[in-house]
Amino acid sequence: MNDTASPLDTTFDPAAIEARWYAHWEENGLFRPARADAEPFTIVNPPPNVTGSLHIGHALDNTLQDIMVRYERLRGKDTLWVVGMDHAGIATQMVVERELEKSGDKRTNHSREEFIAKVWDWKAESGGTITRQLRRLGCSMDWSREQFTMDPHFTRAVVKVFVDLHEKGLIYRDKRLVNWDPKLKTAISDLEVETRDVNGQFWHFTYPLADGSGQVSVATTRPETMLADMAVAVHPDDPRYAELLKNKAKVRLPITGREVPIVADEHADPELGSGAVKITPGHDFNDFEVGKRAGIAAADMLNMLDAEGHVVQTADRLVPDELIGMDRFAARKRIVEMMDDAGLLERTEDRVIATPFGDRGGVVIEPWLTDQWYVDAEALAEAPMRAVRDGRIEIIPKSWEKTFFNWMENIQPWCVSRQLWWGHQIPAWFDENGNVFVAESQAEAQAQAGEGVSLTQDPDVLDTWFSSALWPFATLGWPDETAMLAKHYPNDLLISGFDILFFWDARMAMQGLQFMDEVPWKRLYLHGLVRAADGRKMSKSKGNVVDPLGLIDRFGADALRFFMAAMESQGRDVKMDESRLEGYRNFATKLWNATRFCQSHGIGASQQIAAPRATSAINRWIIGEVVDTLAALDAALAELRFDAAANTIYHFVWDRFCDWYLELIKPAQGSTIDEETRKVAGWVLDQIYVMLHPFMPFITEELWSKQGTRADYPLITARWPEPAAQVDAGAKRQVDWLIGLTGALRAAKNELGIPPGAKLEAYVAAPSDLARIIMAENRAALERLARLSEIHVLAAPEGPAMQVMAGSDVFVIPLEGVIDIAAEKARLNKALRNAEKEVGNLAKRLENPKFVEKAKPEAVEKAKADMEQHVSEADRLRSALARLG
RNA sequence: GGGCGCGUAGCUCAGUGGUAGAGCACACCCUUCACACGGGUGGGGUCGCAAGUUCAAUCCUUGCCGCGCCCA
Repeated sequence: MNDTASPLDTTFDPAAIEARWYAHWEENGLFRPARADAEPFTIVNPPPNVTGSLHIGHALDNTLQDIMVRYERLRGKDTLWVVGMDHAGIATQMVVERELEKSGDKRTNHSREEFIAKVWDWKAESGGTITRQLRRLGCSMDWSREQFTMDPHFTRAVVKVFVDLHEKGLIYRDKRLVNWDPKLKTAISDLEVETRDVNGQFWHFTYPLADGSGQVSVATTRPETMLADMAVAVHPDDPRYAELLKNKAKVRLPITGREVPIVADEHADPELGSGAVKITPGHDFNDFEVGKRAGIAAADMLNMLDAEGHVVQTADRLVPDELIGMDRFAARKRIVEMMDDAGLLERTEDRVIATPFGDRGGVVIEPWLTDQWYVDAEALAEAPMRAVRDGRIEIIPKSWEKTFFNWMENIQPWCVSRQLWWGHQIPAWFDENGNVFVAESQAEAQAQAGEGVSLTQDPDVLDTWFSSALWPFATLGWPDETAMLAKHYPNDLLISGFDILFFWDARMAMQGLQFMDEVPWKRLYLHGLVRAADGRKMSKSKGNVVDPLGLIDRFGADALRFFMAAMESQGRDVKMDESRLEGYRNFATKLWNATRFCQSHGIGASQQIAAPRATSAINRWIIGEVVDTLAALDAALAELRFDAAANTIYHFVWDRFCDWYLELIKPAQGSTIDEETRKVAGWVLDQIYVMLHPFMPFITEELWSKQGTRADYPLITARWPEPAAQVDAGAKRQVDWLIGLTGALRAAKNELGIPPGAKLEAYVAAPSDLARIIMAENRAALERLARLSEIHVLAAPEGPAMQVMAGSDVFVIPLEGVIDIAAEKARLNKALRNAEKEVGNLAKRLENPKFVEKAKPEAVEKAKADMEQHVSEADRLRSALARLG
């Protein structure tokens, strides 16, 4: 063991290591080392919900971010990973209201101030579970500046944005239909509505004409809305209704007796049912437009529901008393009965109806006519679209660009007011006449309104996404012009699930460009969902949710992280697969044991960044392998190919370093490893720890520290490899030959039933130069790995023998009495058939004049070289067979 | 209806215009002093189907089939 190294436990116990190292990093400020002069690298974390806890999707998202942050930190950048939570207006208010319900209390028993105080109490006590859980995953965020969207500085930013947008006319108040959640009693944005197919009915009703001269048929899936019908629409070209249109016929609505016009509108589809549709402008998005075209002002549209979806009297007071106060679904049933009783129900069809549900409250959404604040999203969308088009924002994978543009080009006004108490109260004040004054403070609003005018602040709050859209700059101090902001905006990268592309990513792009005049981030990486093992979406109701913390307990955080990285290929969902997770835990254990082996042979911490000078082929070879691995790893991470990056380091560690290098340097019993090799091996191990650290931070930091001191130099802030060495082609040829020979011998023994451990004597009549060098310089390796006790440079004696090939060399191994000649012949024949098949394929290709003429010269050259190789291989096999008689 | 994606070994997934790989699983061998969460050696694929482009297609194009997601 090296002087400063400390011995490792024989077993690898992730839990103990994880807790210890995370605390060490955080307490010592290592997530954000002081690097004032270094190039910045900035990521903002999608702020999880303050009510949330870590689910498997967070594990994926944050692992990918941590990989990039740790990578760039190791590369010496001034990395900043902004972390925090959003206040989750609806979710949080629901949680606290549910708490109150437990003691028979409710929100409205309290003043707004009291309730909000209770929310803050709740946050202090139970909020932010997720921040502790992110630590278990190993995420190296800057906790010292943890953010919250309701922090005073953040609130200031939100208010300023609202006021500025209002001044520019990009926020306005409008009366129109909103998606109303009757359970939560608030407006929600169209993105928060989930359309689901449900089984329902299509009712066909008779509407009599007002003059008694006839009737029209209308069909509806929502009969109750007839209480607020204001017209019947038909297609202008529908011949069935030309006469009625010409006569300006009216319909007398059943139940209310309201007289409403028949209007011509393209919205009415002649192919559908009777071709006539009832129009309820106050309760249906399409009908709203029809109503407006028919000259009905929004303010005059009839409303028949209250905030909870109960029937209320319409402005014309025509709704029968018996229906007032009824729930909307009860009213539906009752109205169908009433129509049936009146003989006006023609028929009922079963039908699948696309029905809107609130994604939070889970109840059917009601289009409802209200006054709300809207953001002119169309205007704000222009700059982001330009930024993506000209490459200032790169969306990865690129396939998402189309989706992004499609949404941006068809964007609707964004309803940002919410009828809640928890959130940023809208900075707008009304006087007694309903005039509105928007200002950053009540005093300024008062100044606008004039002395003595009595003002009341709008009770509504802003959509949570309105504030989280400011995350890339408000977390850095905006609206103040801070040094942080100057250095870290634009951010370098945003990593998010594609599911919040519209909710959050697009809105950040809008606000970032609007207020900072620069893109919020240069690259936007979108990953997929983590799905259950059966490929279905994880959901609480299906009961197939996998808890990432449970996976960390069972396999270790490093294994979970590595799994996430290895499975993250751009554009595909990650399917949960515990056997892979187990495999990556095994990988961690493998590295642990490899380090134990090294320690037991005096291999410890390296003190140099550049590769040690090496003379032996094996050492020169492994240094070259590090160089190759590093290049592949850098290339993969540059393109955010997390899977390729993870596989690169995995295969280097296991297949190259453990399986071959360590085996090649194993000393004979009783002897020791030479100094050059110890130095090289220690250096390679260090490079492994560094390269693997972004993926598996805990075990690598532990091993790094146990390997010895490097002048108080923790791995998390170590330096990314700079081997300052090159691949040594000669050394590579030698080791590849050795590996080839060893493999060939093992395979032959296995097939012939010779014990793998058997030491054999070989004859090689005319060794190649390569073989001569290796026989001279790597005798020990030949003996240990190839298990050749003696190699005679002589023609083999007559008699039964096994024959193996390595490169162009043929080793003849006499096995008098041991070998089954028939089996050996079969083995050689099989190899010969393979070689001949290759020769045949290549010959066919090379004989085709079109191939030689048109194919790329490299392809032809390669075919010729392959041909030559397979021909000589076949020759050797034929002579080997001949030797056996 | 529009858009996007997927279909490669038993399973989970990479991949490339020059005849296909990994992990797990499977079979056989190895209780070798880092590791059985290990070592070694194997078996296993008409790359969803069909047509086209090409000297050459698993890869590019089109159509079809199946699955999933988003939007209307």
